[in-house]
Amino acid sequence: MQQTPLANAELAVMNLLWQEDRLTARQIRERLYPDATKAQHGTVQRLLQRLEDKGFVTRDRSLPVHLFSPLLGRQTYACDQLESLATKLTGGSLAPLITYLVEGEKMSREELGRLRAILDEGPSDGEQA
Amino acid sequence: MQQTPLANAELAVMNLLWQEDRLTARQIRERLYPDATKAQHGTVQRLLQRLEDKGFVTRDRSLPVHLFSPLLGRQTYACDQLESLATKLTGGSLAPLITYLVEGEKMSREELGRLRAILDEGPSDGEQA
DNA sequence: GTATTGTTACGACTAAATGTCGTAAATTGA
DNA sequence: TCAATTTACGACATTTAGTCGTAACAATAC
Repeated sequence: MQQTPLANAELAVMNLLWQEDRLTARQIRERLYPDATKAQHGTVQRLLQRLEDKGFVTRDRSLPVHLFSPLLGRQTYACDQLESLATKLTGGSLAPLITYLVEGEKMSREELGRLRAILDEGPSDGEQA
Repeated sequence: MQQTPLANAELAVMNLLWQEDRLTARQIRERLYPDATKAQHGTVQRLLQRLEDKGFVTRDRSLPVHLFSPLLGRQTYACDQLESLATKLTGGSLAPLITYLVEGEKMSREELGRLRAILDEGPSDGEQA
């Protein structure tokens, strides 16, 4: 349970890794700083290293040019963040958060429908009300 | 849309205000630093002022001893945070976040039930599938 | 073997945010 | 006028994020 929220630049890196999985630092730099011909290598390396320190990313060191991949899936991160939010705002329960969203009419009817579908085919572990 | 996440001490103040509404700085200090007889007055005042600057709190200045109350409800804040999370992680859609939770079996059956109930009596604005 | 190129590792700096304290100014009541 | 309380705010330490620069370290070209 590492609910450290990722900052912008870090999240940008993670979003890339979640998309592609296994990228070199150079590939990440090219996508993050497309125009930059200068030396943002260092910046990206720093970001990657700090993400590694925090346990969000691992690197394959077997090759001279390391391959980076996410240690923590987007889903896991999302859940962690949601739980963290629930802990801080509603004593750990998630239902009130969703209630807020529905009552605040923050969700489109389409999303509501999707949500219902998700709930209906959720993890059916035996008991069926 | 001020999706500035509140920090720990700030959230502690807000949680008090969300609970009681209308508190004096002294009351807040007593709850936040029960043992402290020293001068954490300043700390609390600072927190309150910064929360005011950020638009989370307003104060009634008509009396010499100000009364503080939340400008932003817990619900609103929760929704903002959820939306911010969705924006950062799932292109703004909330359904995937809930999907993660359900698939990850992060919600108790009880919560799932509550959620379903919430959805069923949600804002029915005419159309009925 | 040496030079060149590209990568890694990491120190260092800036800027912002947070939590903390101290204190001056203002207000109240005795 | 004096003491007590509160407000207002400057200041500081700490942390974190983002950035850059550079030394050390491969690998390949010559």
